[in-house]
Amino acid sequence: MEDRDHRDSDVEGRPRASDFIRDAIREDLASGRFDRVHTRFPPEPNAYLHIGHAKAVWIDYGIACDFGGKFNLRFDDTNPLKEEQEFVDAVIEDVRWLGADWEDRLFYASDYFEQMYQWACDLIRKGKAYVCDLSAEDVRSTRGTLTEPGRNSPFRNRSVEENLDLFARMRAGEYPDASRTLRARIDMASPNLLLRDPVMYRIIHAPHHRQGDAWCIYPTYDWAHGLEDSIEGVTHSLCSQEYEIHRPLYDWFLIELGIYRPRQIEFGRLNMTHTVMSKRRFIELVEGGYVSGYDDPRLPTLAGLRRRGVTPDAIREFCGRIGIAKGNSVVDSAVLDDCVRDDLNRTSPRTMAVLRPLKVVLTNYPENQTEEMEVVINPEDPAAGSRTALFARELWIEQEDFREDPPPNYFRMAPGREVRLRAAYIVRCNEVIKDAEGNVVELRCTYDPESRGGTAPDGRKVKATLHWLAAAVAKAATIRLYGPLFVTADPDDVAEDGTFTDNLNPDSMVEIEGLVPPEVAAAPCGTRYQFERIGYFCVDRDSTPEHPALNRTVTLRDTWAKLEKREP
RNA sequence: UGCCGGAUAGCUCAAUUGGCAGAGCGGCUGACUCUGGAUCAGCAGGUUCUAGGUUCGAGCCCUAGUCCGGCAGCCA
Repeated sequence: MEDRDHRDSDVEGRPRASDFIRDAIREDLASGRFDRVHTRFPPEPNAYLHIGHAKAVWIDYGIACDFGGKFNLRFDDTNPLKEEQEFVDAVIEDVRWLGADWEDRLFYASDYFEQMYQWACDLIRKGKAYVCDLSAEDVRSTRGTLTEPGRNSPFRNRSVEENLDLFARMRAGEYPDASRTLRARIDMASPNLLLRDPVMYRIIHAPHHRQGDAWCIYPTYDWAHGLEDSIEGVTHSLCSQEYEIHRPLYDWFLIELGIYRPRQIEFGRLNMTHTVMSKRRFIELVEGGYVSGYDDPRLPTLAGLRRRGVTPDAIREFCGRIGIAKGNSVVDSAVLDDCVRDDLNRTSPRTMAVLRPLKVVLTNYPENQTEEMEVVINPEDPAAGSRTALFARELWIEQEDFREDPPPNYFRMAPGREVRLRAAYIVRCNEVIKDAEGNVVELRCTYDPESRGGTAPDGRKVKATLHWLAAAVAKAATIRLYGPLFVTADPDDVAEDGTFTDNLNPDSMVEIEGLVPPEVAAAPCGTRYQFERIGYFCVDRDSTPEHPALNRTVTLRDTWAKLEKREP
């Protein structure tokens, strides 16, 4: 392995700052503590993954790739009360979608239960674990507090034989739920509360999604996790910062057992502005009806981001940009938007759709004539080639692209003014037609037949270029415009007795009926487009050929909107 | 309150053995143009949490303090 190859640049040769985890791994390699790198992503199958998990995946998988090592996907399925196959399937889909490759190493902690049981017996034989009859409440009350030591359990000094017998009976199902536990015999006075004789096994008579009724005792996280890493030969067990205090326990079990010991390293969790990032908050939002489900495009779940149209590449780029630190961080959601634009700009075919239509009639264009105009599919990607768009006498343009009384620096259409219709002709607005209420309902324009393709032979400059759609082919479509879920950067920034839902953005989704060209109407779910001058959109799963539905992934950067906001 | 961790530009992160504090995002200017997008160029922005100390020299090492986060599930 040649880690130097990976030190200063990524796959595309861009410079990459090293981070403290990579530094630590290099030290381990140099010192000989490890001679290879093997990481794992260990989700519990009890919830949907979010972008914070994506960060963890990219740390784990990215590091394995950088050091020519291996990466496992392992379900930490040690609690039958919370876990379901449904989540296993969803997590697999999400991690695969992200692009992390675990090859043939998909593992389940529950497959190690027998080995864990044997090791627990070893610890009992060493006098390092005992069966405790205390209730959960008694365990709590004897644990002590942050400032006072705990008291030893009255069962702490049982004989090895008795412990072995009792533990076997726990496994055999002789005792009811929660009546006994197996505890590690460490130190009830430790300043680290986790070391005060932590529970290793609890009795739960519940079927496990993979093990069925094979077990009625289940290992706790602290006991199980290091064993799982050890069994799989993981070298670096990377986890989020709240596990830091668990590390002494992770090490203690492995050292007492005398088995292979990986190194746990913790990194800070990801938070983002204008959103929430916890399972509990997602549940509140879904159950409160504030969002439509766990795949609502406003949620930072991977399912939601995917439905919104965000690409795995954009997420990977994001994870690279935010870096890795020891402390928790709050990343500006604009950084994600930027990554999304960056990727979609390179890869999305362009098309013209009209969100809020205004009719244009070209009075000098022959009644029955139509033309196929050639349009570049993606100026950033010449290989994408071109397509044609139907041009005709009656067209739709965007309402915003016309002002009867244009402010200074407004270059788009206005009475008497010329603009270019993209890839078509230069047109001039001659007449404004209004309804009874005075709303502009139609523009009468003339086109310059000499300007086919968009340039005039006399070389005159036209400042604005508008997108358009021929009325004859435009299809009505539901278009959902998504914005930030919360108005405030920090959703928890609330009044005294307020709650985070007070900060929900009432306009986080605006659903409108717009018009799209035929190829968009026919596109399958998941197809992404750039609607020129508007933003990036993705065909939603509710889309039908009869009535298409698209979600706005992110807007284009809009300098005009910024300008207008500044000088009202 | 005990233990652990963190604090560097508005935000997120860098800064080899102690050696001129940098980048990305955001903000602002400008150039360009058949997307007012993209792209490109430039500018502003810092008492490196505070107070001491060691040192020729401290973001980095030492001492004391401040603030923030994590931990008292038979969750992970």
